[in-house]
Amino acid sequence: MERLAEILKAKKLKVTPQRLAIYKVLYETTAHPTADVIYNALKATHPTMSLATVYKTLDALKKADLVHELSIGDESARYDANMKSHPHMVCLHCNKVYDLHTSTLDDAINNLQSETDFEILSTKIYFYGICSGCKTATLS
Amino acid sequence: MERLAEILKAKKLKVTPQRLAIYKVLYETTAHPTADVIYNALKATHPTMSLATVYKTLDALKKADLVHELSIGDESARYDANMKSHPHMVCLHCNKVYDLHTSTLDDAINNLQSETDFEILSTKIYFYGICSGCKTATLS
DNA sequence: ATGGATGCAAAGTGTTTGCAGCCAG
DNA sequence: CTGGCTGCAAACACTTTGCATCCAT
Repeated sequence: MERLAEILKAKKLKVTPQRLAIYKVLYETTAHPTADVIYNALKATHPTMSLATVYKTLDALKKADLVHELSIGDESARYDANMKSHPHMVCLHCNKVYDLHTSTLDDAINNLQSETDFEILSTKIYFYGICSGCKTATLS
Repeated sequence: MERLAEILKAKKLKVTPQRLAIYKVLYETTAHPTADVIYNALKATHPTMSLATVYKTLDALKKADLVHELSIGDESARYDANMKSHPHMVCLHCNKVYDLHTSTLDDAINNLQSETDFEILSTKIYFYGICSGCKTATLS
């Protein structure tokens, strides 16, 4: 977790045990947890942790460009420490959120930009459907 | 607005003045208003209209597949009566939301589907940036 | 006539804020 | 030492719900 502390420092964020813990949870998962999930995951090891601190920390990380916030449907916000901008696939059956690392869309988006004279600074792309795991499971 | 009443009837929704009014607002704009904006737009002509009714009606329309709900950033939900699935461009400067009617992305999304073995049922695609109007205005 | 819709107020949810005490730098 | 962080509780904004009344069918 040395590395994480370095990253925080580089962003001029004070390194506190809470911040390290929260960032670590996000850094080590691809499950895109909500603030509440993070809070509950840390309660055991950090009994004094408060939900407000989780929110404040996520906000700080967001502003420092260390995490992305995902807004998927009505649910509460989910967070992703993978900063490479990428589309997400939301399985409507198991509710998992998959990262999609592909360049399949890149060309099309570039074309769009010139077609529309709109300067695209960031994207939020969500695909909703059924993941391959659930498709197989549903057959039974 | 005969036509709108027909559409509601076809969806087995009772046709009330409130529903017609709310649907009409959405049907005749591309501004993607929030529930609150719709409510305020109708207060003058429908003094007894309540915000709860707007929400309930939007919910009914959503369930009847007559409107889409957009979740853009932190703001409250915005609504779109244009049911043809399409990406949205959000101008970070003037905060307007533009509909994007193009097939530029279609092929790429189809490819994605086969690449990933994920069955895509719907998409939510938002581009954030600066619209051409604001780009020009910013030059001055 | 009757089941669903309205509209008020109250409750709910996720998130944010105020502030006193605390700790990293 | 000092400004920023924590953590509690209270406040907040948006949305939903309960319920008595009303109205479209």
